[in-house]
Amino acid sequence: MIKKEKILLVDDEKDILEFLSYNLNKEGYKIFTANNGEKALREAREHHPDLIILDVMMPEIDGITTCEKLRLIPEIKDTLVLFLTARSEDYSELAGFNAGADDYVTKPIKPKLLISRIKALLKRNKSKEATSRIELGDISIDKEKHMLIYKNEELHLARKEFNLLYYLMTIPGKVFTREDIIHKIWKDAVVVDRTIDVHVRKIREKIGSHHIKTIKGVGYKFDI
Amino acid sequence: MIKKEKILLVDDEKDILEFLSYNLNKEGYKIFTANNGEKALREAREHHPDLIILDVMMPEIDGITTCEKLRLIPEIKDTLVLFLTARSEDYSELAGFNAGADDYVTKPIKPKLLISRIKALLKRNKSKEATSRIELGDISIDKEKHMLIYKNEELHLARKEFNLLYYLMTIPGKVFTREDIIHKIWKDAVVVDRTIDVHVRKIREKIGSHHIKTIKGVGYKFDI
DNA sequence: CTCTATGTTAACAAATTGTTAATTGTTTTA
DNA sequence: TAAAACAATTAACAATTTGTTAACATAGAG
Repeated sequence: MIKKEKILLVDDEKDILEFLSYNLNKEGYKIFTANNGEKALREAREHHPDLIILDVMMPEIDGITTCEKLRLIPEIKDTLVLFLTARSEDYSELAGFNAGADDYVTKPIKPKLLISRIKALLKRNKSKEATSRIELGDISIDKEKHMLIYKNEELHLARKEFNLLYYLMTIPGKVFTREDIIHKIWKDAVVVDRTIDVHVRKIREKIGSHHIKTIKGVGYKFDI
Repeated sequence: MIKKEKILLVDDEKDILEFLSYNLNKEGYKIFTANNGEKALREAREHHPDLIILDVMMPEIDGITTCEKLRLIPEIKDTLVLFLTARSEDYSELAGFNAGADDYVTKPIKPKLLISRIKALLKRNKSKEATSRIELGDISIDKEKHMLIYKNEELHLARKEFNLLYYLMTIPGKVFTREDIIHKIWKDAVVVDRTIDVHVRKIREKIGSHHIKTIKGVGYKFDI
């Protein structure tokens, strides 16, 4: 199942809301709309969109003020915000970024351009979230944190052990040959076969021996 | 002392390089130039610019390819990239953002517009970095005020100690390598490994040794 | 049953980090 | 501005952890 990213559109002009809803919907995004800042805050709080598209020029609460208010909501403070501004308003460009905008697009809106910007933003955001964490059964391993949790208990693996286990866990079930392992973990340094065994043994000592299976004559694999 | 932000200009036309160098230099930026993608990569690797301005249309390696290659360099992958493109090339807009551009400006270049974009980009980036206060468990650290509160008591850390602790606390749990740390705290000055240890030791002396964990062979991390 | 790949253990080597104290540089204070 | 206080760095060495290997044991395929 593909995750539909949620976008909240905020503009006081009904035509623009419809126009954008249509175009973005066609791209597969889930769209919410609001025609003023007040409602935008409510919608944002309720739906936690991945991206908020805000018109700068709106009666009552303008886009920039709305953005500042949005940033005060904890769940929203990291949400992407894209501003719609009138062409080459240098001032609003600056002010918008101060308020915490992530990008802006000038009106009149070209759908193709807007969509490419949206994709870029969401992509950038996603890669930021991309964790180095793998969870499989009762084991969770996080490369960045160099942390292994086994049965809700944090335990320590030495560097080689850690890298080896992490490597096997990247593709559970796949058999990695000794050659694969040496190439990945030892960068082709010359080590004797027993060395791998010893490391495997030490890992098994810590997480139990059933997780790493030996395929005789082939290599090792991780199984849940 | 005001920090001069470094900008790397990449364009195959000498005239443009000179024109932009002149204008940006006048604004107080430190400028580096390259007239092809190859050199751009070298310069970027050497100088770690804050922003890279890339011409899309270049012989041999074009701007987009260059950008993709730049993104593969760890130290560069978060550096801002601004593209220079021919007027309303929708295609290049798309390709550029996919390659990881942060903004683009169409040719012919209007210096005032370009500078306002640059300022906006650099500002955005700076504000992203400037999360002044971090509270974690019984420790609260405020960069702006250069203040550390541990168990409701204010205590003093020397500058390097402070910066180091602050850096580790920006992403709790994440292991920072010695390389990361030297790059961030010492700006690649040549210091011996023991130096870090000693600073870590002094921090531990003050906030207890359990907060900063050593991951042997990997680095240090802050944990609550 | 035999042969070979793998498991196990312990000893050792190597790598990494911790600690102390001395030295040098920098800032503050009287 | 000199003295004092503080901060940063390093060398030397200690302590610890990690990595590797040899030697031998064992298991399992054929």
